[in-house]
Amino acid sequence: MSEYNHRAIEPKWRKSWKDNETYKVTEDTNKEKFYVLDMFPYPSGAGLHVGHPLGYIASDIYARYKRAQGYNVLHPMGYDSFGLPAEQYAIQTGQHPAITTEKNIERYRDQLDQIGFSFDWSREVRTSDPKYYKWTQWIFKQVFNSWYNKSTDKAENIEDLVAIFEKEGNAKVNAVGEETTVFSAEEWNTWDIKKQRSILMNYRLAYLADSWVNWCPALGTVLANDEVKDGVSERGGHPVEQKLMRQWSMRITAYAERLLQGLDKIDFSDSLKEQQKNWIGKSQGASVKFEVRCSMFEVDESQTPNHIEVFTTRPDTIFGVSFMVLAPEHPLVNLITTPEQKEAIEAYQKQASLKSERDRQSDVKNITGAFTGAYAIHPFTGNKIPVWIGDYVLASYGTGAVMAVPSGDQRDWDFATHFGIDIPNVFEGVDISKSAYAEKEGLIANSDFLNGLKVKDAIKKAIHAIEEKGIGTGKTNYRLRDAIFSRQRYWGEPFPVYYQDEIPYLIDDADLPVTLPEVDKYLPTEDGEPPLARAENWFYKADVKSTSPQPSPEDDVEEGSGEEFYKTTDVKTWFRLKEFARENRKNQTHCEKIIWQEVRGSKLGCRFRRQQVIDNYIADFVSFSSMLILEIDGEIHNRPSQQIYDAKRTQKLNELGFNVLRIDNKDVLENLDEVVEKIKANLKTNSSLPTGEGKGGVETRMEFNTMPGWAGSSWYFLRYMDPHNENEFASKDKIEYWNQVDLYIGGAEHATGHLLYSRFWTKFLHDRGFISFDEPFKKLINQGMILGRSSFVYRDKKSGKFISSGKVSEFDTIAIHADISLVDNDVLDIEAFKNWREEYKDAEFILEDGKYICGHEVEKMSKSKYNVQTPDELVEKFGADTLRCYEMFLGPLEQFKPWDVKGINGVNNFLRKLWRLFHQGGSFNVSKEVPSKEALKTLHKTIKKITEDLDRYSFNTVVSTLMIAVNELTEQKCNNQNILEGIIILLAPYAPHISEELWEKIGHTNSITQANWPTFDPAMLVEDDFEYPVSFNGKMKFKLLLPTSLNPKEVEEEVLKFEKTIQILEGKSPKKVIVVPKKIVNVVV
RNA sequence: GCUCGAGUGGUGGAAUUGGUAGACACGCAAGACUUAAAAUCUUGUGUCCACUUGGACGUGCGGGUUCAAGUCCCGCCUCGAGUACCA
Repeated sequence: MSEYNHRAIEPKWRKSWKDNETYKVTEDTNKEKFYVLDMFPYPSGAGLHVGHPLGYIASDIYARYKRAQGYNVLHPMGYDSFGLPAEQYAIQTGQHPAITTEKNIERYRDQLDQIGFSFDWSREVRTSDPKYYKWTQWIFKQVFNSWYNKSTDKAENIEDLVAIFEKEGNAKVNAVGEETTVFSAEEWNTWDIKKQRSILMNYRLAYLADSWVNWCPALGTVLANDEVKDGVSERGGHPVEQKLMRQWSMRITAYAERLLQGLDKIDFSDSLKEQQKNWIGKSQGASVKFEVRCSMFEVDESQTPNHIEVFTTRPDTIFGVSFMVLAPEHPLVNLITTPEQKEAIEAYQKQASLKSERDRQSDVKNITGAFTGAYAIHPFTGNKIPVWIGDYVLASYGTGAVMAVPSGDQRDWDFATHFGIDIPNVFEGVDISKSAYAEKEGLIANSDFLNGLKVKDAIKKAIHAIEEKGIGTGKTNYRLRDAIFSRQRYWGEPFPVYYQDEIPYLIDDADLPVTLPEVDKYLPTEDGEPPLARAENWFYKADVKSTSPQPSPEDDVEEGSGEEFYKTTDVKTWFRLKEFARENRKNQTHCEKIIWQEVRGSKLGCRFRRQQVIDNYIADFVSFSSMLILEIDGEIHNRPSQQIYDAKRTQKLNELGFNVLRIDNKDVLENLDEVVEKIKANLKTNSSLPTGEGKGGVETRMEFNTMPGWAGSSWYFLRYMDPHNENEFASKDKIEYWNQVDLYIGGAEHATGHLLYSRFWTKFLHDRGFISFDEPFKKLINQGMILGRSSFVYRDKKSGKFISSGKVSEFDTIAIHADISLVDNDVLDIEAFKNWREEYKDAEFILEDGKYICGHEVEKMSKSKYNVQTPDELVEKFGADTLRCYEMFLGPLEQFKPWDVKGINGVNNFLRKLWRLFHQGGSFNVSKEVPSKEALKTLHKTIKKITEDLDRYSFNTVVSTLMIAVNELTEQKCNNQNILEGIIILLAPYAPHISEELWEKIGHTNSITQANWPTFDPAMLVEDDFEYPVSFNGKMKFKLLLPTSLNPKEVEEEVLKFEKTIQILEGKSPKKVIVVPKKIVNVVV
């Protein structure tokens, strides 16, 4: 075998690596660790195109490089396998998303395996695997059970907060969360659990609340802010509207400042840091309260809210305030609007609420608003300031209200100009007649105590004055919103949450994971509940919770187990009835209470339960052991209509096997003894029916929402460290050993999603003591997209003929994408094109020089553009080694670059040339002699350059350097083993298969992955001479070989002596000669 | 609009701290081998002028700093990405 044959070599080595578990890694405290991570893919049905593996190749090269340097390298791979496409596919076809996902993963794995990656597949994780999402659920529980203590600036156990409330109320608590009214310890302790838990919701880091959400009707789910682009959904491009919904959220805002500060500690690109900074959107200023008055009528002091709070970054312009604007949704609007303005305001509010997010955005230039009739009082001048509403003020930012300074803010200026409101100028010597002056330079004027001050000083002084007056404080605001955490979807992690009395509780750790139930359809229910509400028999058996801190004996809760045998199939109705029943238990009628006293606690020899749901009905009392139902009837049951209903109901219950005993209220009050006897008579003593007793719990409704895609991806890098642990999300020792990800490679599209959320969860887990670091990724590289090169044919609109691109200007044509496989070097294969599609079978062409030349354009790779290049065909034709090298050779990793298949030959040539270095006359032949000085120089120069290049992640230049080395050694006719061994160790990260093969041929019995990275010896590069470029006035004229032993003075003399110098100088004497040793000589004339 | 990147031959790109601009490769051209093509090999290839030696110009445009600028500074243009009423 004298020719390089990748088809023989590559499968052989891939099998060998697999059989020998070459890339399996274990914790080894004797070695320094290095963690190289790729963003794990969503396994889409389309499979991989050449753009996908780009980042994986780079990370694989780096992992192999670090291994050769002696590091213990963790380099895992897995799948982000929950997500929309599999679910959409399930909706269309009925195929379970788990099956689709499994198939796609298989295809992905096949494709990945071809490329020769060094992943440790024994550590694979999948977010949709219950063994994995068990821990996603567990982490959610920790978040739910935490609050953010501002004083210690970290997340803490919610129990600590409860302890504080019990002891001293919430007056001194400094927490991140919604403001709640101040309460004392006494008040807290008298509240029932429901009240207490609803207060705690305001503090928890995972909380349930009515929030304005991005609702996407087409997808039937809410979306996070980062999933919405330009007012439409990122996936699918469906319109999104604002809706108030009860949703789970994560209090990421608590971490806003730390997420911002943390950016300084990590090595991310400027643009990515900038994106995160903007997303967090910190702005400093002041919060100020303005007193409100209604001008038209005398208001009741106790009724009217007495101030509007605003946030401003320019408190220095407070004297320029000439009106105020509230968001149309602002809660104060309805309270302050005067009767005269009511109609106009309501009309405006309605109009604003009908506008979708997108309309609102595209309507930026339309200035709209309405006057409330109310006035605020300027805190310093006492002037009356009209209060308006306008949709340019957002309810969700700051306080939802602004103090408008038309002279200093363009939007305020536009608004004032449009509605004819005053524009007082508060800047010295600035013309504001044409537009506002938003610069933070210049001096403040017409502003009382701020006159003549620079902006910066004026801000300080203004805040001071505001604080002194007690009307506000200096304040920092963030644009970052809490992250909506629930999705109305099937294919995601179920929440470890159940509801009892409408209060959410966490499911016990012992019962995790909460696995996805089967459903008949992957669509919402008819009532708009998420798909999980379709699941049958999906309950949680919870311990009986008492609703009050000190339950009285009167209030004991009798929830039946047993009733599940008689439930309706409609889960939703079932739970609604159960809620009713629960209410009924609390509000028993007088007669019901009397009966309860008679039958409770198995007084009559069997157990009765109150208010049980049986089929579609609620029975007042039931004994499951006797199959007896007691109905305590009031007067209403005398009405004919009710009697018909009762009869129907009795019939149904009889069908179910119950005996129904109707007891009149009157009898209860007058003949209680008789009634009790009657009940006794109807009791059976030996029943084989289940009683439900002793099962230790009640059935409760599960949470029907699922978690968003980012839940599983926020912590997967931790699970790789200990992927099979069943007792912890990962063991502390292993987390401590592998620690932070040293190099993370992936797309920049996750800048404000995944990369922010995983930083958030990492900080959280750090706060709660589970991990020792608080940033997940030390260094991040965003690989640029590989763009496709589309080919076009041009069809004449009139004749329908296809016009070669050089002649299109003579015709009126439309461009059509042609499949790139039909085009070679822009020349269309006409016969193949005719066969491509039935409609082109008889196509006619207008050629140039006998050829059809296609047009081309660089665009995103996509099926619809027929410009997709899959790695499979390239691996088949050239081999994985060539593909790997070529993808790197294409250009810098971070850069966007067009895919161009032409260059791949060059890289393939290089590998063949390398192969030839090891072979002469058709057989393998390397010399063991002492290498030549020249060859050693080539080798060491190459070691130095490649090591430096890899250390700065310059993957493309490494390939060039290897090419140069091979070219030089070919020139030198070098087949020296020492030299060539060095070269293939350097090459191995890029082209592992060919390197292994040659390594083996040399006679090594181990894998080249165990070879040590060669060390650079500077002595090998020491030169006796240096060829100085000699320039005159900075322009290089000639080169001069001089001994390196010369000092600068001597170099100067040599240069000036040289004949060409004399020629160029033409007798003039140089003003100055600059000599930079071993660099350059510059003669200044 | 704002923020951040980027702009170098026909093409992808190299030039790491200011020190020989265009490495490496593609493409193209000529030649060798061949009946021929493919493959392979050799040579040339920034532009313009002289075409042998050589000279001028040249890193988006205009200025500046420097012995020396693709690289640093100021102003502008174009493209890309992010963001968008954030008070």
